[in-house]
Amino acid sequence: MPKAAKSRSGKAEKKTRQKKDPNAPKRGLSAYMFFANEQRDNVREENPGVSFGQVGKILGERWKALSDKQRAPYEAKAAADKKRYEDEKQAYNVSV
DNA sequence: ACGCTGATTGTTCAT
DNA sequence: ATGAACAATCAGCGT
Repeated sequence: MPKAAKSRSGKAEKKTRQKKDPNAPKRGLSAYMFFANEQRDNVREENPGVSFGQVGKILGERWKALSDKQRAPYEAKAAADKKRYEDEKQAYNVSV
């Protein structure tokens, strides 16, 4: 492990951040995004009727509930996605 | 050299 | 269309 920095570095509130770069090389998704993509239907299946208030939180709990290797596939996608972002970021630097 | 912050990503649900 | 919890991210920048 690199360094345990702080819980969640920055980010105080959250309101549709805006971009500041010219080509804004968005970034890659996050392991949670991939995990949610698969779990969303699964979790909602096991928790029918639960509103975002529950599903949303439950989803987060389950996410970490998975074994490190279980989230591995999601992390793998996150990493692969990051590469995708790497490409746009590259074009962004060349664009400038 | 070093650390930080900000921006972003996608889900669900409601309004 | 958007926001809000939920989590990860991680790249660029400044001092």
